[in-house]
Amino acid sequence: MGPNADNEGSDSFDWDTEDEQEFMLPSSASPRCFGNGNVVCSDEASSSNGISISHFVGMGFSRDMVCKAIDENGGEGNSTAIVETLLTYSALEKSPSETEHVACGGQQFVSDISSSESAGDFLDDFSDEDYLGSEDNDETLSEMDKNLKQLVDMGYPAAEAAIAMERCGQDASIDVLTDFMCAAQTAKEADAQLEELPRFGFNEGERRNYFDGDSGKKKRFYSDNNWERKRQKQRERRRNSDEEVDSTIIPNPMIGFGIPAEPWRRHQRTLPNEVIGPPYFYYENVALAPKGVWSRISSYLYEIKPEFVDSKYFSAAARKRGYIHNLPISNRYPLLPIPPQTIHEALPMTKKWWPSWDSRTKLNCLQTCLASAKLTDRLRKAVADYHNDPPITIQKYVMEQCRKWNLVWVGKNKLAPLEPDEIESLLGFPKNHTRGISRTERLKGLGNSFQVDTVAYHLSVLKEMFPGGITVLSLFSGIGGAEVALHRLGIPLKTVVSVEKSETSTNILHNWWQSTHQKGNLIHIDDVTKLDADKLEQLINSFGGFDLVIGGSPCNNLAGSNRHTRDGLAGEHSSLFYDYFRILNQVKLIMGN
DNA sequence: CGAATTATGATTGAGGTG
DNA sequence: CACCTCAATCATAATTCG
Repeated sequence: MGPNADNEGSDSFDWDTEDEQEFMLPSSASPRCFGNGNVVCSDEASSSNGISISHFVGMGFSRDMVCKAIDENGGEGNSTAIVETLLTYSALEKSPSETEHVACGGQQFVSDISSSESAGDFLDDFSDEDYLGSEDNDETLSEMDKNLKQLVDMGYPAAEAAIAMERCGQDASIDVLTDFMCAAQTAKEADAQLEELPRFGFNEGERRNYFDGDSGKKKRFYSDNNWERKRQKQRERRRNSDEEVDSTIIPNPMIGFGIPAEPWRRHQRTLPNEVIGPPYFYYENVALAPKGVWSRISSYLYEIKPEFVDSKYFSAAARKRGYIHNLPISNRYPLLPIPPQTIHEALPMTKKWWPSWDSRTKLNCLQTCLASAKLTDRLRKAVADYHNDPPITIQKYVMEQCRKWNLVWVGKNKLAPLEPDEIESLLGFPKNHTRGISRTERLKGLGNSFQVDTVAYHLSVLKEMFPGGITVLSLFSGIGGAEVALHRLGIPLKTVVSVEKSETSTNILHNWWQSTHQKGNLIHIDDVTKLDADKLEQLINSFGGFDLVIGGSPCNNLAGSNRHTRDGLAGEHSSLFYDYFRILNQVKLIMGN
C-alpha cells in the first residue's frame, strides 16, 4: 500500500570531498563581451565529443583561459569541469558590484557591465579603466590561485574570497583579505531583512500531524546515523557557503509585473540604457533553479532582474518560470479567449468522479514524463476498499501522488495522467499541434515548452510597435511556443529564424507554419553553437535586423525533477545559455553598426 | 530498434512549533 | 533560533515490449 520505505542507511556519503568541489563554484562573475568575428577561432579541431576550444571561447572566455582550464582538467574530455574552472577564473578576474536599489512598488536597476580585454569591445559606452586584470599572465594567475586556495583552506567560500581579492587588489595580504571578508560578513548579516509582500489565500495552510506507522518513511530516518550526518553537513554548508551572493528573491505571489486579473498593480522599472530596445529580447528558464543560477544569468543579461511568473494565473496548470527581457511592461493584454482557469473547467469529465477530499483546483507543472499504469492502479486499490471517504492517511498518500504526477479522476476511484492533447490545450497550443510523432516525443516536446498565454501576455506590447509584422530570432524554438504566441496575438511574422536541434520539434514548427498559412519566411538552423557572427551578419543583412530575440535555454540541468544531472548552469545542456548570451550580444553589436 | 514502461530523491523555500 | 513538516519540481536511465 504505502510507498516503499527502504534504503535507510544504504547510501554512503562522501561529503568531505564534495564540499571542496562546491566551494570552487563562484556565484558571480562578469561576462566577457564580444567583438567582431575575430573571436571565432574556426580553425580549432573538435575533440571526439564535439567540445572544442572555440566552444568555450564562444561562451565568452578568453582563449588563453580556455587553454589553461583544459590543461588543468587533463584534456577536453570533462567539459563540465572545464566550464567550472573557467567560471572560477572569471570570478578571480572580476566580479560585478552588486549595487541594487529596491524602490517601493517597483525596482531600479543599475548596470555594471564592463568590457573586457578579450578581442574587441562591444559596448563603447564603457571604458576599461576600472578593470585591472588586463594581462593575466600565468604568474599573476597562479599567485592569485595560491591566495585563493589558502583562503578556501581557511574555510572561506571561494566566491567571497574572489570578491575580496578583486576589491583589495592583487597583492593584498591574507590578513587584509580576511579583514575585508569579516567586515563584509557582518554587513551582510545586518542587511538580511527585507521582506514584505502580501500573501494570498490560494493554499489554505491546513497542517495536520500525521502518524502513519505503515507508510511513514520519515520518522524512521530521523534516527538514522547517515541521515543525521547528512542533515548536519547540509546545515553547516548552508551557514558557510556564500551568505548573500545570491540576491535573487522569488516573489510570492509569483505574478511578476502583473497578471491580467490584477491590472491595477502598477509597476515600473528602469533598464540600463544599452538594452533599451530594439532589438527586444526575451529569455526564459525555470524559476526554481539551484541557488545562484538566476543571479548568474542576470549578471550576463545586463543585470536585468528576472520577472518570475507562475502560469497558474493564466491557465489551469502551474508553471513557475523566470523571464528576463527588455520589453515594456505597461499596457499588456491577455490572449483571447481566456483559457479555462480550473481543472474542472479544463477537464469537465473529471468533475463527476472528483472526490470531495481532493481539494485541488489547479494542476501542477506539466513535465516530460507521466505516471505509470502500475502507480495509478496501486492508487485505485488503495482507495477502492472503502465505501465512504478513505482514512486520512490514505488520503494523504493519494493526494501526494496526485500532486506529484498531476493525476486526474477519470472514473470511480480511477486516476489517470493527462493525455498529450490535454497538455497541448493547457499550454495554449492548438489541438493536434504535436500530433504525428511518438507519444513519448510529444510529451517531451510539450513538457519543455512555453505556456503560450503567459508568454503572449508579455509579448502583447509588441503588437502596436510592429503593426507591419516582426522579424524574429528564435533560439531553442522547440515546438514553437514563441511563434504560436506571436501568431495568436495577431502579430505578423515576417521572418522567423528558428534554431532547434531536435528534428521532430523542427518538423512540428514547420507543419504549423504551413497549416497556419504563414506569409513570411521560416528559416531553420539546427545548432546554436554554429550560429556565429558571420552567419548572423549575413542573416541581418538579408532581413534588416531582428526585432526580437527570444528563447528559453535548456533547463534539464537546472530542473528539480532531474535526479541524475542537476549540475546547474555548467551542466552539459544548460550551459547553452551562454550561447543565448553570445548570440544576443552579437546581434546587438551587428545591428548597432 | 524505436517506442513504451517503469522506477529512481534531492534541492529548495515557506511556514509551523517549542 | 533550532528543528521539523509540507510542498513543488520544462528529468534520466534501465528495462521491456512489439
